[in-house]
Amino acid sequence: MVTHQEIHDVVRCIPRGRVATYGQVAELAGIPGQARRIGYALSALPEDSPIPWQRVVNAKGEISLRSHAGAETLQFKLLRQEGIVFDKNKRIPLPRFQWRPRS
DNA sequence: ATTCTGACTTGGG
DNA sequence: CCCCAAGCCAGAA
Repeated sequence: MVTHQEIHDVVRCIPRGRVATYGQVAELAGIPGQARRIGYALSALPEDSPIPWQRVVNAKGEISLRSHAGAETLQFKLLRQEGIVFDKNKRIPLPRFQWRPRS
């Protein structure tokens, strides 16, 4: 069984200035195909968590909507501070910023 | 114990 | 490129 804790451990490995998709995190955590659980695990984190939750985005390179209002804006700011660039449609060019482990 | 709920992905059209 | 249906399961109630 893979718990929230283990998912958090994977997210903690995403380097500054790069992003990972939910599906990617799911694979690295050993639960391919269960992307939804990543979001659920992250939603359990406080905004000031040491876990870099802001580096996880959906497969289109967009910031996913969530229940806690305003958090998307915070995520957008945090990523820009790390040097992530968004295109006109508020999407991150994944080929350029997606994290590639052990590369 | 059982039911309901999600920060999603993927393949097919 | 966009849209849809199906799949997935830990945690909270």
